[in-house]
Amino acid sequence: MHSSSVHSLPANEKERCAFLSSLPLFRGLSQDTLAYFSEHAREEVLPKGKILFLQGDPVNYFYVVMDGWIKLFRETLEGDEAVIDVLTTHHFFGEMAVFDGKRYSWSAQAVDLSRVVSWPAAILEEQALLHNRLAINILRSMADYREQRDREIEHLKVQTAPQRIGCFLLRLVSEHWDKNTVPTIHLPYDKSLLALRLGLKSETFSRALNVLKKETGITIRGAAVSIPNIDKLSHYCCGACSNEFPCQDLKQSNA
Amino acid sequence: MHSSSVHSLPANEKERCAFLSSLPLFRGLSQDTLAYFSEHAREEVLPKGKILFLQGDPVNYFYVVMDGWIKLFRETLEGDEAVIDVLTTHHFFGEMAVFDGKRYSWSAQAVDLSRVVSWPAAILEEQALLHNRLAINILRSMADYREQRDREIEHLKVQTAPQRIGCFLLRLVSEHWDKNTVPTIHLPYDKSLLALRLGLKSETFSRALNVLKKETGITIRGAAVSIPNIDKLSHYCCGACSNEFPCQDLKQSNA
DNA sequence: CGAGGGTTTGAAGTGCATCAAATAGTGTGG
DNA sequence: CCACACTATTTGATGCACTTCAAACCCTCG
Repeated sequence: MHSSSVHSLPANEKERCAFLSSLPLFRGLSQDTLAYFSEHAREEVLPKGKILFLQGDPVNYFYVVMDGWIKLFRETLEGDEAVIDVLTTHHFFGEMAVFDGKRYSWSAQAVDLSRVVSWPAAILEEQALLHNRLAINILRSMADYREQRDREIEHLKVQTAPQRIGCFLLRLVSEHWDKNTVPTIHLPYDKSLLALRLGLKSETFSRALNVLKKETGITIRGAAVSIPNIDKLSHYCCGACSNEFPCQDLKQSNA
Repeated sequence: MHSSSVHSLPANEKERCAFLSSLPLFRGLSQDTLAYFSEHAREEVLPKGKILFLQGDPVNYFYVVMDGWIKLFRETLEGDEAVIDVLTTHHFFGEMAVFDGKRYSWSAQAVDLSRVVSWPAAILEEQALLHNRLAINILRSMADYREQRDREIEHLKVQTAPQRIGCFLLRLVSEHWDKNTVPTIHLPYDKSLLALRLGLKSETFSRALNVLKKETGITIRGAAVSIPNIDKLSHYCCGACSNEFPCQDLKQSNA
């Protein structure tokens, strides 16, 4: 797996402050408020596999991912694991900390060497009550995230396995897109995790990927995927999806 | 279908104000603010099947359901319909109105004779900026809702059709539970819609219900479902779900 | 080189969808 | 209150998608 740019040492105050101010979450806040958050931040470097908390634990902290990948998942009594999402830089979780006494509804684990910042739930709540702008920022981010989740639910309901994979690839493309280069992307984490993320078994994932290759002409070498014909891929995947052609995410990144 | 208590005429100012103040969304707001919302509210009675807006329309209004059932759904190019959720009294939608210029990511339709209140997006945004308490309330409701959605995603990934149905029934039970009576509930809307809501075809739904009868001893007459043995039902459904036994929703209602 | 995890492949099974048709249920006008 | 029309629901037969279990392959890293 390609390494992300995780420093093994926590950032210093200035670095952290710069990172925080780059987040939509903290946009428009006063320097004082930012400094306050930075002071009270707990920064952690997480080794691969590190569990942050388990489903059912009381919500004590609110987290923002700085680097790496954090997996949110639920485990059933029968031992199946449902991966709810896999988050990376700039994503946050635990925002239900604005309730008191609630519990995490999933477990969180570092997929790879990762880095997160966190704050005690009380601080987030206190500051959100104090600074309307912060509350609004959280709200916007959550509304944004909700759209993604709704899309995800649609995908689970109406797309086939190969289509879900293709749709995921298209979303990756849209993030890094440079129109002048051949669209080539790297799968951000293990195929087996990706499979779970998409609600599939890894065997099914593997087979579905083969189907996708045949149908859309993409090629795969390890984690590297190249997409010679984006339109073909979009057409194959998005017909079973309500997003107009090409994909909504793609459109956003073009705008 | 059993009729909900929809009045055919809009409520008067006082009624509406009482309804609004009962919403968690408006909890703790000043009388003035409530009155302001009430004044600017547009109340609509929606005939069965009425489309409120279509996916892709610009977000002009923020809605709260007063009575009835509102279906949020997406349609694929191939004509499949994915029902994202079916909302009822006290639920709200269109809260992405706090962004400007965004578009609805699904369509909304009245399933039955329903009644909704709505406000121009600008009013919601303006008031959320003005009254921190409102922003916090929206935020809390959204965090709450997110938990439901995450659960839903898990269900789609790991539960079988009969288990999903059983889980849905358990949630209904928990809403109306009176420990002293035999747990009997009414399906809130058409079985065919319920099927879509759970990501199934109606034929599959019907068959899955038969399986559930055999496995858990429930009986069904039309829309009436009685559950002689809740534990058996929970056990059958929740083994494939990460919520502890009995179901989290059930626990909440007991607390 | 060899151990161990991640990934792919094969054969067989299960669950859900599809298509087609029967049945139950609901609302209508007579 | 009944008969008809129409819709919702159920049932049957069959097919496809995804899973399961098992084994091979591959890749990395000590």
